[in-house]
Amino acid sequence: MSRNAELAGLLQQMADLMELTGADRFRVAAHARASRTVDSITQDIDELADDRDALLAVDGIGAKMADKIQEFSRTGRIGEHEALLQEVPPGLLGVMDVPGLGPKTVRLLWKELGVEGVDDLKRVIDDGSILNLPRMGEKTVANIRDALVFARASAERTPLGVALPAALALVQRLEGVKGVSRVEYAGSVRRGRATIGDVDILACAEDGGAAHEMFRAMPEVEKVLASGETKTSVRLLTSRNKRLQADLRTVGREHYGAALLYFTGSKEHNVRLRERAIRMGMTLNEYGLYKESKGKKTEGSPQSRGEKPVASRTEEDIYAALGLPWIPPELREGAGELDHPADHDFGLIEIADIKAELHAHTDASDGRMSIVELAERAKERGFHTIAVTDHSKSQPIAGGLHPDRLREHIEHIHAARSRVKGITILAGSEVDILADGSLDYDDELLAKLDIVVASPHAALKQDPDAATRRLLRAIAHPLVHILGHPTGRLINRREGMSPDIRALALAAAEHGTALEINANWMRLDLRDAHVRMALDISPDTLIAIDCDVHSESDFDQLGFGVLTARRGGLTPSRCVNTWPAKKLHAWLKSKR
DNA sequence: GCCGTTTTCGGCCCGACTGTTTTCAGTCG
Repeated sequence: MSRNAELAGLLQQMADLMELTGADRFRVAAHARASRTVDSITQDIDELADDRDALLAVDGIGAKMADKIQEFSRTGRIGEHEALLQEVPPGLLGVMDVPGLGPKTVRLLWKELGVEGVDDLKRVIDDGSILNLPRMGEKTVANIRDALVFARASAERTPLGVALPAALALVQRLEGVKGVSRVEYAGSVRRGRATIGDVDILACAEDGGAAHEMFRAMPEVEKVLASGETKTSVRLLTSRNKRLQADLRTVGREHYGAALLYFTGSKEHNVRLRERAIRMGMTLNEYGLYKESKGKKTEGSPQSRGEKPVASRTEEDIYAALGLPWIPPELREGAGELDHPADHDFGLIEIADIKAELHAHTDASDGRMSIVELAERAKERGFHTIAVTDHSKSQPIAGGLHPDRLREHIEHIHAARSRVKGITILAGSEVDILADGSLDYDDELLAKLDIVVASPHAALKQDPDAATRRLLRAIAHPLVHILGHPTGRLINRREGMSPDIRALALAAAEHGTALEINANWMRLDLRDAHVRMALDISPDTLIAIDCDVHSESDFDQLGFGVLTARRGGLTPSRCVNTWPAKKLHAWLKSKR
């Protein structure tokens, strides 16, 4: 775990613990906000902590928070955090993770019934003593019982590669419902996060009754969690036997843009927009941007008073009324995207910009297609270049090629060029970076290849220093073009290495080596924050987005890689896969 | 605990839904 993530976790836990002690809710909110901020900034927290003024310049960090961050940076601990842990039984944090149980209820369970953990909670449910608490009835207890079985604590976030198809399927179903004129997915799926908490769907309908009825009645609905006139929440049992929460909101045409903005989030982005609206004498909610009614006290929300919004039909209208350009969903993380709006020229990379796939396997190693098939499929996608990069000899399980077989393979690749015209077929390798940073083939053989993607596959539990040294060696190798899936993480399954991405990016810029975003949804590595960090650190950093193709359908992974790239702020010119053939091939040759 | 084109004190984003209430607190996003 990075130091930023570690500190973010500590601050969030402080916020949770403080809620349980009954601390002032704004203090709690300040710590939670600081946690999110620390999590989203790309600068290394220890570096930032060295400069107190820079720390204080960060939105939401004041004198006291700066003290705590500096204490963490110096000692790895925060005294106040440890004091809180003395005060609150740590098992209560697990009780807070049960959906439906918030700080107020958990505090009551603790103070009134002596509940100090999930086991205690089960006990007071079984013996019925929980019913003695105020506002606690049979239905609430039944919901807690159900939630305990599917506690969020045990449910990991859903990978984008699972959530996005599920979201698209829901959108398609709703499009067929009477009265629904428009449907989109929102939330973190729309923002393209690598993992998703739940799927949010927004439908435009003057009367959403039929849509909600359909949503509740879908066959994969395991439980209806809530359902009202405008909002339904269900728990789905997906075809992978995984559980996934899906929310549907319906809204009239007049309010569609405001609702889409609101449900796309992120929460932090929305808070920033609302604060901005207030400063401009307006108020923003999911129905629209409204003029603050001046003078007399007003009852209820502006839309319930029948007020006309300043803007509400489209996201563009609302951003414009707030003096902002439309901000791509991938950037809406409350990480400074609203600062200096005039400076922003988003122009983020798009799928259509990609003209080359530079990381693909054939049936010579662990791919499914022949060289010719691979090239034909790439050509159909409109690519001008396809690189054949089968595994190297240290990957026997993946059919890694011994040097003699690679020499033969190169001949086969050359031969395929006459069979598939109109696309450049490059002879390459995905060569293993061994634990010490040396490569799996000698230089004489690597020099025969048009393109070398160097990737770590084994020894992925190395400590950060060793991992950094290992990858730096590969980046600096004069025959290497691309560093493939740099950390080796597999989402929800393997953390991978934690190299110093800044050091890698600086070296990569210096040596003209591209850092790969592996588009496979199980990897998405480099991850979004790494991409931003790498781009920020030098104007010369190059990024590659590759599908790591093993079978034809893998070309479709590209969208996930592009979303990740966009979240990192990547523009087409810095992505080697977008370059015209001439420029790309010249770059490759410059390393020969 | 943070912050300032009303403010260095006194505010702090806002609405839907549920279950328990006889008017709303708690939770969630």
